[in-house]
Amino acid sequence: MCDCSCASQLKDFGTIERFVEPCILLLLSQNPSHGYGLVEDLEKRCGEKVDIGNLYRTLRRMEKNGWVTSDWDTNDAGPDRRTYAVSSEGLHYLKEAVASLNRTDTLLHHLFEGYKNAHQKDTTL
Amino acid sequence: MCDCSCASQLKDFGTIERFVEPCILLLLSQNPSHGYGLVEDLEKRCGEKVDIGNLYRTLRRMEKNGWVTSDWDTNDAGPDRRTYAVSSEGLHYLKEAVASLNRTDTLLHHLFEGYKNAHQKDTTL
DNA sequence: CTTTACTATATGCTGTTTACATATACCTAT
DNA sequence: ATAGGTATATGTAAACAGCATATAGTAAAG
Repeated sequence: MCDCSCASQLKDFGTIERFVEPCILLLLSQNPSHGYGLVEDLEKRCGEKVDIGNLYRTLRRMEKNGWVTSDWDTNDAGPDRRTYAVSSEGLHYLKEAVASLNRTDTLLHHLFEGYKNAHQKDTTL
Repeated sequence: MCDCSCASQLKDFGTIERFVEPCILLLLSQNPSHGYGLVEDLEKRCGEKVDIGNLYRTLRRMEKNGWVTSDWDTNDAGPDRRTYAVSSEGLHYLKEAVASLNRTDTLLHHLFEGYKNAHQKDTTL
């Protein structure tokens, strides 16, 4: 199943590919953070579990893509943290992703309309 | 990339996993059809290309899941067609999928709000 | 009559991503 | 010491995607 679990309470339905990525970029654009810290933020914002192992891989992939940069933070107590921040490319990707998700949203509503017309015509729901 | 191309004009952004499946179920619930015929309908409804090879595989998977049934149609001119129809399990899945996609939609709008507040506060867009 | 194009279904292959498990290591409290 | 929380990372198998290719019936053109 999809790790972009933000998108759905149920498995198998309606998860959006790579939905975590814009979510992460938005969170990081508000304040830089590290993988372990993002889990809680993502869950708070999306009400869903995110697999921590895949989150780390996602962050590395996003860095490889140039959307985020990382630096080791050795100052604080506890283990070192790899702190991520958004790049200008990342902001650009975020903008495009939001635009694309808006189109996705239109198609979604298209389906909702079709379903409503075909299967909910005479119910009060 | 995702074959559920219904969900997006751009690749890499906002495609919804398994979005074709509810689309197919809705179309089939309106009138039974076959793989090759569904391509056009899906493109008409969603404005996107669907890989025909993957569509056939998707239909077989859906049949294996019990969501659709198929019969060979040898009557018409041209090559034989495997005609698909929705089962009651399929209608049940469609209902759940629509409900799940509604939750997905809520999360999408959550992201849109967050983005708007963080990055579009002082634009006229 | 044969070649081209359209209709129709299906499989092969490879890369990406996912879910789940596991490894490593620092730090704090008991 | 040892248990538990913080933190990053990799191993692995399965699923699914995109793209190419195989097969075959039909129909029109030349």
